[in-house]
Amino acid sequence: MNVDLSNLRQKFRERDYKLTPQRQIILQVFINNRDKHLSAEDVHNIVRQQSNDIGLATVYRTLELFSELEILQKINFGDGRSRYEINETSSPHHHHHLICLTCGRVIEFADDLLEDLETIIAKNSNFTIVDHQVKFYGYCQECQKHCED
Amino acid sequence: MNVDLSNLRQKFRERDYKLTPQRQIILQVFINNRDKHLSAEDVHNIVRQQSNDIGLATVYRTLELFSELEILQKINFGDGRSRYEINETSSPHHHHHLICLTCGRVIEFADDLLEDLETIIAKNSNFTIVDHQVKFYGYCQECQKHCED
DNA sequence: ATCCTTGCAAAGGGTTTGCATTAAA
DNA sequence: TTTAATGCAAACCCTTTGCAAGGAT
Repeated sequence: MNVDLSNLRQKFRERDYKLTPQRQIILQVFINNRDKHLSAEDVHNIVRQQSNDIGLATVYRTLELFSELEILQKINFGDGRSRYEINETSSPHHHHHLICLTCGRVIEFADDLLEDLETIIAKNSNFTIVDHQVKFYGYCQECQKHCED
Repeated sequence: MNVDLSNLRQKFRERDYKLTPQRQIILQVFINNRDKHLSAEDVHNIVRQQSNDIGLATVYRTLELFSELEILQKINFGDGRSRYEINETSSPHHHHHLICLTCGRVIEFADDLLEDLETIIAKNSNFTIVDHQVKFYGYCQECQKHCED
C-alpha cells in the first residue's frame, strides 16, 4: 500500500487544500483501479455508478490537483483524452506501456534496461533527464491468436 | 532525399487520390522543415505566409491522409495538439525526442539501443512490437546554463 | 467567519463534418 | 464527365473557467 491517508492529509494541510468527500471518493476510485488508466469521463462514470455524483468540472480539477501533488500520473495514449493512473512509487518514473493496435489494450511492463539507456542518452546529449515515457505499439497475444495473418 | 514525387504520384493514382496543388504545397512545407514538428496550425500559417491560403479543414484532411500513406508521422508531445514530421526512413520507426521541461524545445536523438530493448521486451511479453515512441523529459543544455539551481 | 471547493453552464481550443462548389483525372 | 477535393461554417469533443452557492477548518 502506497497511498497513505494520514500522510496525504498532512500534504493537504500544508498547502491549505481541503480533503473533501469528493476528493476522497476520486482517490478511492484510483485505489480500486490500480491497473487501469482512467480518463476524467471514466472516473465520472464510476463515481456515478456508486450513486455518488460529482460534477465533471470537479473531477477535472481534482485530477489536475492530484497530478500536481504527484498522487496521480497523467498519461497520454493519443486517444484524444488524458488518462491517469495512481503513482505507485514515490519517484514518478517508470511508465511504460505496450499498446495493442488491434484491441487497444494497454499492458504494463517493468523495465530496468531503460535506466541504463537513459544514462547513456543523457551523457551523449548533455540533457538532464528527469523522466521518460515509453510506448511500444504492436499486437498483444490475444489479437495475434485471433488473426494469424 | 526520401520523398520521391513520381513514386508519390503513383501511390496516389493507385488509390484514386488526386495530387492537388494544396497537397503539393503542404508536402513542400514538410520538405522545407525536415527538422520541425509542425502542428496543423503551424502548417496553415506557413502556407498563408507564402500567400497560398489553404482552408484549415483541408490542412487537417491532408495531414490525416499523409499519415495514412506514411508520408508523415503523427506525434503527440502532450501540448494539446498533434504534430507531424516527415517520415524520413521507409520504416516508420525511430521517433525519439528529448523534451525540455523549461523551454519546451524538442531535441531529436538517434538510437540503436532501443532496438535491442524492443527485442527483449517483445520476448518477455509475447507482444509483437511494430513501433515505439520514446520521450525523455528533462532540461536541455541551454536551460541548465540559465538556471543553475 | 474565512477562504477553499463545488456545481452549473458557458466558453475555449483543437479537430471533424455536412454540403454546395470547384477541379483533378 | 466523373469522382474526389476544397472551403466555409457549424458541429464536436475534451477541457477550462466564471460565478454564485455551499462547506471545511
